[in-house]
Amino acid sequence: MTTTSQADTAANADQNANAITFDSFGLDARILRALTEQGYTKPTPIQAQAIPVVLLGKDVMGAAQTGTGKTAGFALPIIQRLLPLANGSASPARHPVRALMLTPTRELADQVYDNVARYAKHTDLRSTVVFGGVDMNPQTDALRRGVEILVATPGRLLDHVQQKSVNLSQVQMLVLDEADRMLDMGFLPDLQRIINLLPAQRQTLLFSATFSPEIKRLASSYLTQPVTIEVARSNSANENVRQTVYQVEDGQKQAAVVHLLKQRAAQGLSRQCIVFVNSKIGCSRLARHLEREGINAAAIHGDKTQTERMQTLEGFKNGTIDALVATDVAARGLDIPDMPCVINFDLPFSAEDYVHRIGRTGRAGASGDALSVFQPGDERLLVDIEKLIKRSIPRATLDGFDPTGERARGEDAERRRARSEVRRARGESEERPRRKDGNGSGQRPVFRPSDDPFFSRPYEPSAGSAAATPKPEEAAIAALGRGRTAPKRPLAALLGGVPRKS
DNA sequence: AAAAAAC
Repeated sequence: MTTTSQADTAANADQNANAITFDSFGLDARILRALTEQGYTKPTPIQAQAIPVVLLGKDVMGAAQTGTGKTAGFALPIIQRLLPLANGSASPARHPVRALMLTPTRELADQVYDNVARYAKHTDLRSTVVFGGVDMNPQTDALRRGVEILVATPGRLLDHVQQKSVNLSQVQMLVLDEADRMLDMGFLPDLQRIINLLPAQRQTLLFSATFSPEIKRLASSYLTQPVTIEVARSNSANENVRQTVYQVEDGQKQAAVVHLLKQRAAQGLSRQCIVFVNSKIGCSRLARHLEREGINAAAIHGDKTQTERMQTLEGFKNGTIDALVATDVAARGLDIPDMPCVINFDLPFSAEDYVHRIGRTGRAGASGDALSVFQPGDERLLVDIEKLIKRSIPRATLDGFDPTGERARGEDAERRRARSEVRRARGESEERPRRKDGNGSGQRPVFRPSDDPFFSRPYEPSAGSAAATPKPEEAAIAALGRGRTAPKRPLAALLGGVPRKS
């Protein structure tokens, strides 16, 4: 295919954008070297649009879904613009921050920072990240030593501001990443407080999945003659994603998800999958169920400690975990490249969240599967989704799905749980020396029915992450008992399972 | 109806 087609369509513009390379932006050799090492040569459409504009110092209003390469789109030109500060002429530690990047979630902050650090690797620019849920002291130390680029979630940043461990009076560039999400989460007052600490003379980049009236109001308050950059049409699901819904009877969703996962494995498709669940409790429960079915699964949600959340993500990225069972903490922002498959165990309450969830797959031209299971009562949610994406999602049946055995067991969850405890104890005692705590080496046990050829890959926890995962009882307590709003429950209730609501 | 985020 050539790029000299006559039709001057948007798709064509994207193609032309893809035809150029990073060299053509005039980026510094140190940045290009880092990009080459990462294996990046061609900018994505949003990078091709954003980089020149940011380099010119203009404000940007960017509509970009996750997975479009948005982070590099702002990080690369920001690094380039800050380069004169590097090379020994770094700013004094008293008021060093020159670029501030704000994100709604801790994971996103960490990932943006990770990207920045990689792109700036061969420069003298210093960067760090601050977010809540972890010890403040190491963050304070890093801030005191001085950084040019700071990535942060709003709450913890204000904490540091209050403690006077950071001075924002020299910030020249501000990035509001996933701004719609930040507004959704009630960060507006925090954002206003932070922005009021910054010089009025600065460059501001705002990225958002949608341009809602609230976002437009935010932009008109804090941006100056912004250049609008839009890549994917907002509210429209990616064309490369094959969406399918499966209607199942009440109480069969768990079995259906197990079936889908095993079927994919049987077909030789990648096992890596994010499974979305609406509630934190349901999230932990489904992860436990998948593990009992021999699937390497782990839950990630807001009641997990920050350490657990990071370990889980790390395990997912290095392949120790196949199924990441997540609440909407993972719907936006989490930078997990090339997800082959997303499954909705619950249809999301809001149709917009559906778009964000399935936006985890089919990125940058790759294809992906977005599968959803739903029960008859969820029909209305599905209608809302189809209305938003302006498309009907094909219904399909689960090939060879026999829910009866699974459902029969489902009706006796207590007994099933007890049986799995016994199975676990036996499995552990055969393979690993048992300690007094009855949990072998302390590693998270994974059940792998030997008669199931699809799940016969050996379980190899990585030294630093999965091996440090707490035993399931502790995880269950952490999942249910932590957090400001989590109900306090007696230990027996936690270990025996939480009674289903309503 | 839920989740997320500062202590």
